[in-house]
Amino acid sequence: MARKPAEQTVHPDAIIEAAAAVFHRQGYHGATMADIAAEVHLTAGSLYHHFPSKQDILIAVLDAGLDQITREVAAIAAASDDPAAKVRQIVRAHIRSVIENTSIAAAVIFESRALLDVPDARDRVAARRDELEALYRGVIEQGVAAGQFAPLDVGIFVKTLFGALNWVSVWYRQGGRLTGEQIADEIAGMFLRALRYES
Amino acid sequence: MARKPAEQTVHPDAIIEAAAAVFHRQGYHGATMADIAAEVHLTAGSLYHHFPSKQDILIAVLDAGLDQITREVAAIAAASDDPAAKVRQIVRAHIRSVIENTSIAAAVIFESRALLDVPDARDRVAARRDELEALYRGVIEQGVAAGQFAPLDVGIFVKTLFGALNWVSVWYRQGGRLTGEQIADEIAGMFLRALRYES
DNA sequence: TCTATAATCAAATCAAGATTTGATTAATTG
DNA sequence: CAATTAATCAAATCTTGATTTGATTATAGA
Repeated sequence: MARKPAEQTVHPDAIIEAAAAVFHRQGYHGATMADIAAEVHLTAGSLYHHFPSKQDILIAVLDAGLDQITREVAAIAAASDDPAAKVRQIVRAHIRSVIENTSIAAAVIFESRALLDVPDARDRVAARRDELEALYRGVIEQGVAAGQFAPLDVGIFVKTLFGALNWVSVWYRQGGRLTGEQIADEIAGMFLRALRYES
Repeated sequence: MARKPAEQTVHPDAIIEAAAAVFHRQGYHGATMADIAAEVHLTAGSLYHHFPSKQDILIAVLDAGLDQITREVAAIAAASDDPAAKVRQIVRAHIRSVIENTSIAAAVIFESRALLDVPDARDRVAARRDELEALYRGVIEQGVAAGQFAPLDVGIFVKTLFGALNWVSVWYRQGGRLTGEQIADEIAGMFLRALRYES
């Protein structure tokens, strides 16, 4: 049984990347199948051999983004380092993920709402986001319980951290004044100071 | 010369509010003129007596949002309080603005990109956002110069603060565990701790 | 009361864009 | 090499939705 003609095969991941880039530029609704197809040198119709619909492409993009970051953060959260070290590592990982993969990260932030009318997908993405948030929450709670962080409202802290980190995908520009590493350190420092006891 | 038949007049502000609400629910591209019109008991066509196009409605929404918050923040920034007090007030004002006017605030954050292909409007909105950011920057710089805040990267700090505050519009729910006031105080406290010198 | 005009509506226009359809091409495997 | 099927394309469908058009209604002022 014959299969993939090697020359003309486009890997699904390439389509996901391409779609994320177009979504980033034009938003989900503003992106046409033709735009996405052009990015990988296909025509609109050809995309339907790879994904059943535009919506499914979006879902794949969001899953890719959530996969990537959740994997990294979970590893850090599960380690045995002390909470402050974990916070620093998590912030680094999150920012690295956001700037190495800006389009996909931005999609998770900005385009999830396009699934509002697809209950299954909407709920699944929301659940995955909550999971991720729970990982962060766990680390902070651990530090507070150990008396290493000041007692504070962990829920608010985590949302605030999340907002700040996600926002990086909005303003970060390749080749700007600071490297991703420097940005991550600066932000990690800020949040760690916020976690200290008042002197 | 005859004018407005009182009974059937819809104030432009009502349309702006309505549009913001629909944008919040469905996104700019996902919102139809009929959706917006229904919100104020009109038909799609009637909206064109109030605004020349859907795009102009979005622009009006964004301007309304920026007007509101800029006015408040500018007043605080210009006052003679000490920088720490100003930061607290600004955070309070920003969050109040975001939660009292969630839809319009969310539009500024999520829908500005829909103007990417309208250079004039795009640039004007971007400029207004930069202005707002500059107000924040000024206050932080003032505190750093006075030796009241630790020397830190003001640019990164402001972006981080912005991200955190704007994100509130994503997760805030009327009638949640905390009031807006409490949320604002918690977040202000976090950022003020981040501004202290390491002990 | 009469007239001009704002506000509105229902229905028509018109274009864009997601998806479908019916070939065509090319590589894999027997 | 022959058969099968993945991958592709160009062109056709079909729907949705922004905008336009041509009445209609109601009120402010003369």
